[in-house]
Amino acid sequence: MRVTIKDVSRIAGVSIKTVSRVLNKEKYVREETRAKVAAAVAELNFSPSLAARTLAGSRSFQIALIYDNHSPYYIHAIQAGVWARCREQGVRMLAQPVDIASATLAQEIGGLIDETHVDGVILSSPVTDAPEALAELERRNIRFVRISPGTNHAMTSSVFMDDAQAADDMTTHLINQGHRRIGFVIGHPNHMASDERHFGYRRALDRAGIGYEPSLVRPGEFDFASGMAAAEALLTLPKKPTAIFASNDDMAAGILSYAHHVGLEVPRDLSVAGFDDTDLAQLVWPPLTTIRQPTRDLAFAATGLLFEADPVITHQRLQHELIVRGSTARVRG
Amino acid sequence: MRVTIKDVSRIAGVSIKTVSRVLNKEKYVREETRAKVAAAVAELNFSPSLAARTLAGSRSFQIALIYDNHSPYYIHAIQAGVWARCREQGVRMLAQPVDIASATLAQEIGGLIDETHVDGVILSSPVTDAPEALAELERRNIRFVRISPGTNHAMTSSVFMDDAQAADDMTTHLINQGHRRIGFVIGHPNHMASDERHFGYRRALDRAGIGYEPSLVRPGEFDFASGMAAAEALLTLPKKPTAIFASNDDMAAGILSYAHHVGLEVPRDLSVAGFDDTDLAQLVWPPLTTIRQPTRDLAFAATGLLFEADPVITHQRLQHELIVRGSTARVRG
DNA sequence: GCCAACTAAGACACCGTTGTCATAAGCTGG
DNA sequence: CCAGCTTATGACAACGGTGTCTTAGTTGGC
Repeated sequence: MRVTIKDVSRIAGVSIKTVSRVLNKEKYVREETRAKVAAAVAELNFSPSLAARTLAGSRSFQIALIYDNHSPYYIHAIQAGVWARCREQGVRMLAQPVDIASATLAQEIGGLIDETHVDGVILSSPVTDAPEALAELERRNIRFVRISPGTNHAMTSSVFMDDAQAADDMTTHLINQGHRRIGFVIGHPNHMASDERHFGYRRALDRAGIGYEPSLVRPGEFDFASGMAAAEALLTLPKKPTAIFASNDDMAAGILSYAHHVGLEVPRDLSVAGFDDTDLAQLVWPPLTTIRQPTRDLAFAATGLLFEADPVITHQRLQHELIVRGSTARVRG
Repeated sequence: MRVTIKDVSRIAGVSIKTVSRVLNKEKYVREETRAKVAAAVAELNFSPSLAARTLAGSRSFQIALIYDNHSPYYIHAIQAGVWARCREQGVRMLAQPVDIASATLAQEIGGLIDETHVDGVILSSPVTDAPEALAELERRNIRFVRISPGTNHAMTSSVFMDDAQAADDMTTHLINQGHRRIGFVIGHPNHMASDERHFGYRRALDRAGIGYEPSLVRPGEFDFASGMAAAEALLTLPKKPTAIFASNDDMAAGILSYAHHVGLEVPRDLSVAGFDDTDLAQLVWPPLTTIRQPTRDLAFAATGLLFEADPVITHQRLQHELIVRGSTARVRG
């Protein structure tokens, strides 16, 4: 039925071990033999059984991507990046959504590893900072790389961007446009990046000599609804802000909607800024001024670190970019 | 190192075969024995190796989801549905993005099947209608179910919604609001659903005695940019439409943007309708009147059909729903 | 009271690869 | 010219489960 290494070895006139050597690009195979085997592989259209390789060998040619993120755009970009790098390496990606609040989180991750023998794991935020998940991975002594972790930076290799600096850049941009009362919507408390962005906002105000006013800062949960709610709270203040900076694009979209709803024109009456530069940023009106987070590249780089031969702990910082679109403008008057 | 079935059998005081029987819920195991084994499994926190089960047995406990769709919302919903059903079944999902235009499509799918021994495959549109993909799956005699296929309905089990009826419903809704000049933006030509929706639009006009006017119908590609381009074409016509119905939400968002751009107020000056009811529909202003496509449920149901014991070809139609929001209104005057 | 059928459990080969070890030929240097 | 390396290849066990066959005890029907 199935084409196996035995069939290949018979056609090529060598032992199965030699076929295995060619498949794994090992040394000590004559060029002529290699060619014979390659020809047989091509003729039979042979693909080795991952199950058998996993069982017999010490690698499974599979890695897992673990995430708990409800932004379709974000996980789409993450998956795309991991997948692209895996493809280059000839490794399969297992996408594993989890619930970091679940009591069985560690068990689920442990089960995944035992069942699939994955060679490594990519953790995306906020799983990057779930202690049970980290402990389980450490316990199993498996290699893993984190994308945008917020804690324990020394623990593992990771890739990230400078969230604080990015938020600082955006805030400074608004200040440079003459804004003095700048509202801020914090991200989901689960995500460490939320703190960083909040900090960057504050640092920029500080440097400009603008006082930090707690009433201008509202909590959010990275979703549309909480953006809308924050907008309502901020825009019914006695002294309204002239600009609102949200910690992600979904919340910024919520702010835009609320503004439309109450008849404010953006950016004439209110400047709105987002963060992430997901597709959404260009699908709303006006298109959002935002920070381009290199999500796909982060995922790609993280996966690359996982495949590094030498398991040295490495940290890679990728550049963000301030993208100015139509949702922000100079303050009026 | 790894906990194996042997460890479990030793602790439980039975043979490995008996452990295997308990794991697979087979008959002919005394309740008392079953309990002993279950206790040992729990004590050791044992998860059986998928690789070994795959190699020795006739099932791999894995299925593949193959897609080529660039809408993050859509694939997010599809993945969520397939994943949820797999989880119930204790089966792993392999997400496999492909390029249906690629010359190596069949080879990639064949390789996937050979390598992973997947028990079945879920195809999502437009891979559902890629002849090379279908031929390859047939050739390997593997079970597969299609989500919203456009062709060869008799070939496999499938789940789908009535795209034509849904488009008819939306068009009728607009007609009932007094619109007579209704623009239409067709979907991506790769997707069979595009034709169906186009047909439904035409059927509704017909029934209402409104002539089909080709100049009111523009091609699109299911993305924001093509929606914007179509809007420009339609709204610079000598006799403008009073409503535009786009074949998906992304394109409808493009129409909204163009309308904002040229100072048209929606829905006062123009009604806009979308299709799919992705999250996006509620993130734009005004929120879109659209058709709720039960994407996640389609995926969930499709996966259920794959697990059906009896491989009878089944077709399941799921209900759509007309969602009326702020982007449509009675025609003025 | 005996044979057939059912229940319960184990022995053992096998799935398709890789790891380890053995072997043989070719080369190098003293 | 031979010891000792490097190169090239194969034999065989092992990975961790499941499928098949066998055995033995228990029921049940006549």
